[in-house]
Amino acid sequence: MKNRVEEIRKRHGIKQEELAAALEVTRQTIGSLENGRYKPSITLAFKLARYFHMSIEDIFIYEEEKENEK
Amino acid sequence: MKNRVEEIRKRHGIKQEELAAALEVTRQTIGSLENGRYKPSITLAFKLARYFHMSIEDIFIYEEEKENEK
DNA sequence: TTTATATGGAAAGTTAACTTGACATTCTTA
DNA sequence: TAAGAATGTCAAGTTAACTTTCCATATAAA
Repeated sequence: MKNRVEEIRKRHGIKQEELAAALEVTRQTIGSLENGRYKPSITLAFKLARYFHMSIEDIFIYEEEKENEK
Repeated sequence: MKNRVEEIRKRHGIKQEELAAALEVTRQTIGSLENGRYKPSITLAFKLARYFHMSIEDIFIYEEEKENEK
C-alpha cells in the first residue's frame, strides 16, 4: 500500500500539523503515513479523500501485498 | 460507515463463505461487516472493491461519525 | 552562530479489526 | 418434519493503527 499524501499535501501548501488538525489525528499519524510506517484506517482514508477532494483510489495505491496484510 | 456488501454479494449470487475465501478472510469477517459490527480495514475495502469491480466509495458510505471513530 | 519551525522517528499504551472455535437460528429441500 | 446449508453471533486471543510523550535532525531566518 503506497500513498501520495506527502506529495498532495505539499501541493496544497500545508504542514503535517495543519493537515493533522483538519483531520483530527496527530501529526505523528500523518508523518507515519507519509513515511509508510503503517496503512491508514478506512476512516482516515475517507477523511483524506474528502479533504483533498480526491478518491481514496487516487491517494492510495493498493498493490497485491505479501504475507503481512490484513 | 455503512456499506452495501450484502446487497452486492447477493447480486453476484455468492455465499458469505465464497466471498470470504476469495478475499482470504473468514466468513465471520464478512458477516460482521455486512451486519455493521465493525468497519473494514483499508486492505479489505480494496479487496472488496477489486473483487466487485467497483470503487471503495461505491461500496462504503462514509458519514460524519460520532465520538467513536478513528 | 543562535533560535524557531518543520519533520523523523522511537517507546509504551489503548483499541478495534480480524482469527479461531463453537453453538444457535433461519431457510431450503428432500 | 427432519436434515443440511447458509447465516448470526459470541468469547477469547492476536495484531496493527493510533495516541501521547519525548528527543533528534534539518532548514531557514534573525
